[in-house]
Amino acid sequence: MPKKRTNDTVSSVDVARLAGVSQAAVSRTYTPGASISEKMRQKVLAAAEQLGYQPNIIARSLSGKATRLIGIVMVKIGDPFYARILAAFSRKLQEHGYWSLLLNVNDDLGLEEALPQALQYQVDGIVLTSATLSSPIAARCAAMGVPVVMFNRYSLEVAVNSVGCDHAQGARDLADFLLKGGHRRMAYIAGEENSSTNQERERGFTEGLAAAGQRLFARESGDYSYAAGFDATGRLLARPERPDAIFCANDWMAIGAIDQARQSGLKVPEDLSVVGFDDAAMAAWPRYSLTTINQPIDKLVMAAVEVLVNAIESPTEDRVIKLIPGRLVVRNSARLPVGHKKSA
Amino acid sequence: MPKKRTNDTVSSVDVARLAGVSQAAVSRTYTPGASISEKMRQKVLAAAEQLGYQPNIIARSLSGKATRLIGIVMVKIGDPFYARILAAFSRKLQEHGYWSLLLNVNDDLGLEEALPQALQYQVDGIVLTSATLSSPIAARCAAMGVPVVMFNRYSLEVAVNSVGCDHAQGARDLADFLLKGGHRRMAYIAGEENSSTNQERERGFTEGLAAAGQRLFARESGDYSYAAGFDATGRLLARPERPDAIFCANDWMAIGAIDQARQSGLKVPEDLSVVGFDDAAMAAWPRYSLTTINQPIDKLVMAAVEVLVNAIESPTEDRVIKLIPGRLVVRNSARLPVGHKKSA
DNA sequence: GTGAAAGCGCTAACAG
DNA sequence: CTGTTAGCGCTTTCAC
Repeated sequence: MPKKRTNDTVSSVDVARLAGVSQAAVSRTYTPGASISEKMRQKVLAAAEQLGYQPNIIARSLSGKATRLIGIVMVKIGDPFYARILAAFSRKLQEHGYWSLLLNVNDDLGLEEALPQALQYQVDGIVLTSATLSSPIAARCAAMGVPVVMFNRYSLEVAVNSVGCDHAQGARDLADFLLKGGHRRMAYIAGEENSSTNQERERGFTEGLAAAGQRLFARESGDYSYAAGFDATGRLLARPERPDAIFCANDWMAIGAIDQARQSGLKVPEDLSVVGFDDAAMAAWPRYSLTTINQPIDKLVMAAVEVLVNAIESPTEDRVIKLIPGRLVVRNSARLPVGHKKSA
Repeated sequence: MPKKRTNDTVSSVDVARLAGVSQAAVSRTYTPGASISEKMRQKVLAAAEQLGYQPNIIARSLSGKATRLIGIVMVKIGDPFYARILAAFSRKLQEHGYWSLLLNVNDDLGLEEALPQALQYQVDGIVLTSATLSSPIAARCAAMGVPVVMFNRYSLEVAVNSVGCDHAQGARDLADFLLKGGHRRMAYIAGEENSSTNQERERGFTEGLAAAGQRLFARESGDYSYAAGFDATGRLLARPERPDAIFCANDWMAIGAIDQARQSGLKVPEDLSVVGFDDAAMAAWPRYSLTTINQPIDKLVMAAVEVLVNAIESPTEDRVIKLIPGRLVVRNSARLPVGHKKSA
């Protein structure tokens, strides 16, 4: 039986009594714009201090104010890359005076039940990471006037804000880079097939090849994990004719690919070029020195938070979709185009 | 000017009106133990469905009920290891019907201001990860009747629950293992010097050595990062006499140490044994195959959540401190004791 | 069982 | 400026 909180909670009434003023005065003391004399303010503050009073945000929000709570819906919080995103979000939101209500979701099914929960907490806004919103749910958010921003996901059908990296463009840049490097047999190792991120990256890559009259030489499927990259590369290398370059849907798989290649006696990039996507921390390690696309997490998150905060603080019907370019980071896991000068 | 939420929020009154019953009836419908006829229940549910009604938890909590919100205070959310901990906490808490309010803190200073914020949200409990609570703050929590559990931190002075891995014991096991392996010149690469985790691990290790009449051969300092492990090992290897085993305060540094050793032309473990702590994901990679202590994250988190939930739901003055043993995971980065049989 | 009514702690008109 | 007075949406006696 969840006992009631040890009731000695001190409320504004207690403070008012001690200070010998009205309860409203206490409220005004904690309301930025309110008109109250400095003298009274001090009296209240003194009493509050003495009692250890803290305004109750919950009660405040009940009377029509914002909760300053943002629901962050996320899958795979434990994944290092997602963790960086989450860290950036919570920090950035805190800077704007918002707090994060974390919803750890397993799959798109979990989402459908998590979101109503968040809504129950009267969140002022919702960040959706790596999950796609269904129309009916989006409609409910809209009905409650709760702005939503999707991160690294887009949906043309559902009217919802979104901010993300331009995966297709990044993949196209990678294709160009490999083409210029003289590669002719390009393979792609896919991430989870139905993730939009994977689809965008593959689309961009094949488009890039197509622009030069080329096609994918081979294709394998993985699940974004190191092991998947390792194994898929094993299959690729077992072919009668080997690819001369592999684009992995993310860095983890690319790192697995490099390890596999080396274990198979191949030199990277002399015998095989490998490129990834994300620019995870490990991509910069000397051992891998992975050529990849940097997803500017801070920039992405900042943009997403700005979109959301803006939607909260000055509501509008307009919907914004923001695509932010990634940056090609040239390291040593892929053969360089002749005459290529690496930037610092 | 934070506009008021588009007011069309549907409340229990609306539902009551539609259903033609009293507002109290709809409240009872959503109160598990309440006495209400099945017939009325259905009427209410139907009306609620039609209106898209969801009880407002905020309002409910105002009238003396729990918020079912747990404040999770964390530093370095972006660190892969902490990310796993956070993921485990949010999942486990959700299983118990609690939600996580994430407080991203920079240092112990940030803590002091973050906690009052959490308290404003009337959290039912607080999880403190990798941060130590000061007495005054702990007192405030206690005054508000908000239970706290510290994770992987202990403090004898401050009366607060805590759950964590038995770092000292783990380190002692490591020392024993290395001693049995015939090592005689043991070095320690410290993590952040003032982190209690680091202190415990060092203490355990030196105690383990002392029990066999040995002392630390060398000591370097790092900050838990790959680079720090790499560099510190460089310094260690530059000595006139090299250590024959290195215990790094965590796995990341151990991995850096291995890379450094190899780059210096040493074989691991033939020329140098390296052991770490945590059992991070990468420790299992064939390239490193790191002998380390597994921190049973799920078990630790489960225990912490249980302690907290218990403290919330059946308040007591008792304070519990739980130390959970880590498990020695023998891989190939350290020379084995003669006759040692590896378990699967 | 069910409804009426009194708060929970705070904000926001509204009069002085 | 300051105090008074309604609520915000919900739970909970208390009668019926």
